[in-house]
Amino acid sequence: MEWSIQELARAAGTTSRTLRHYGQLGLLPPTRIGRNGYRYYDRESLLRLQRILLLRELGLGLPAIAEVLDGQRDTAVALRTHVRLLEQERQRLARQIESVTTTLRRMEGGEQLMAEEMFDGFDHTRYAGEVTQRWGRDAWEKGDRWWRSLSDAEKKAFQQQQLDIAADYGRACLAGRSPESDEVQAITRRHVAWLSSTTTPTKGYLVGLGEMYVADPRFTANYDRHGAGTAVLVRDAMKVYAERHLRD
Amino acid sequence: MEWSIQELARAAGTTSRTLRHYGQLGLLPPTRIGRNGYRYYDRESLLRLQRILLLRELGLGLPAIAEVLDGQRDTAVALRTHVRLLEQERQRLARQIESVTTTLRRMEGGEQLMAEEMFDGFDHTRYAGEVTQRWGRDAWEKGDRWWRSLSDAEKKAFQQQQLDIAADYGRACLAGRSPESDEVQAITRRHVAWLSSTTTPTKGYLVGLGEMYVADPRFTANYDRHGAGTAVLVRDAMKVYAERHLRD
DNA sequence: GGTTGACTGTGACGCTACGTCAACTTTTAC
DNA sequence: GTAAAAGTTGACGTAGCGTCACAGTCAACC
Repeated sequence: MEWSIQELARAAGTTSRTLRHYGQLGLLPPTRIGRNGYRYYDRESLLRLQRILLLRELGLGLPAIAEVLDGQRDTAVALRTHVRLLEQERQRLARQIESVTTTLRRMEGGEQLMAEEMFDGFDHTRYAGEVTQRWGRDAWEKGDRWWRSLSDAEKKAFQQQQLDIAADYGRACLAGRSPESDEVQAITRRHVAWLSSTTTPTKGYLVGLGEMYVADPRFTANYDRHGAGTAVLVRDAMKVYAERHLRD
Repeated sequence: MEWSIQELARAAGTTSRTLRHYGQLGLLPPTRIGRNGYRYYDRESLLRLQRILLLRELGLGLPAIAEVLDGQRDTAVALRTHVRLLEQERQRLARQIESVTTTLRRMEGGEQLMAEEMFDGFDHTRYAGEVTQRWGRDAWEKGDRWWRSLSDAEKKAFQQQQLDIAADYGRACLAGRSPESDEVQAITRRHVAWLSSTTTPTKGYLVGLGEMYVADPRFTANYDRHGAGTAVLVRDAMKVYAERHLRD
């Protein structure tokens, strides 16, 4: 008993393109190829295809499926590894959803924007130091223009972003990550991106700001509410980031 | 005041490659291009880039961001649309995780496999009708061989798959979907794929099976426990699917 | 025997948002 | 003057196929 590619596809509820794809990957080679080049499959192929589709429904990648089918990996082990990835993805999604809905909810509530709350405890647009040196005397005015150019939703999002970053630092601190770790540095990259909305983060600015996070109780409180020691982690992470990526 | 691509990228916490990409999409064109071909950006560019990165962090796609920045769409509207997509994705993920973990848990529990439970109330490998006509007398034996070829995890997954399919039918029924709807037909495609593990679903087989789902109380109970009327929906959906895709 | 229609084959592009070379030119620094 | 740093365009890779385009094969009907 032998089927053409279309027949097998229909029997298994998939498409011929998919079967060609699997053939190309070596995941499901045809059992026979006719002189005309046609692919033919037998019952064994159908069984193998079933296992492939079953595992694919669980979200496994095709290379992982290939290993399972070839007996190189145990199905249960592969699934356990896989479910961890799914969990991570779910958490990432959940945080993103929370971030967006919070932004929206605040926006719809028509909540007033308070400058102090918008930032990490400090209005960087008004920080005269580096800013005025770099931008001249109209820097302040432009900072205001920038701020007014944002829609309400974006203002809220901007605020939310800072809260998210602080929360992520807090989680990393709890998890015992070092300031040099990729994980923490990734947060710092977002942190710098966020900062750069309002000022130009140079090496000196970043290091100095980090010091202030620890020295000034307003900043410290802002970060340490996510867990004691977070502000210190932030400071160290900023120093590492500045030395790796920034100049001036 | 003007920056090179690298300077802008560092200021905003992103990469020059990203800026070139945005330039290519027309999302963030350079304000000036030197005779040497170098891209130069100004303060407006930075502000625009900030808005882009902010929305990107919320998970919006670049085309959607472009519409928001160009004022074609309201930020809040875009975010609300977006959050619905995120929710859907989260539900999909949650179901998949549940499916995998349930499979694993049952496997670890060493639960006995009962043939009746494995299927939708009917052991298709033993259905003598179409099967023997098509496969001859050793069909039965091959069905058994197929079954034994599966690992424990896969047996459980197979079982779980049927439960998931029935549950999805139930949800679709509750939501009032018609048998012809894309949503229901997509479930039926999975249903047929599942069936084809054990038998060869021809047009006649599928239609007949659908009738049995409604006529035989064991089947009906199996589907209607997800909501009254589900079995009927399944029957109609199978008929539609069979006439659209199958022959014999 | 010719035409039609259903299938088949092999490429190859598209999708997301860039990362990562490669090959080559310009600017900057010593 | 030369080498390092930064700039350019171009192209591939990513996951898993969907979707043409172009061409050959096969069974059926007139």
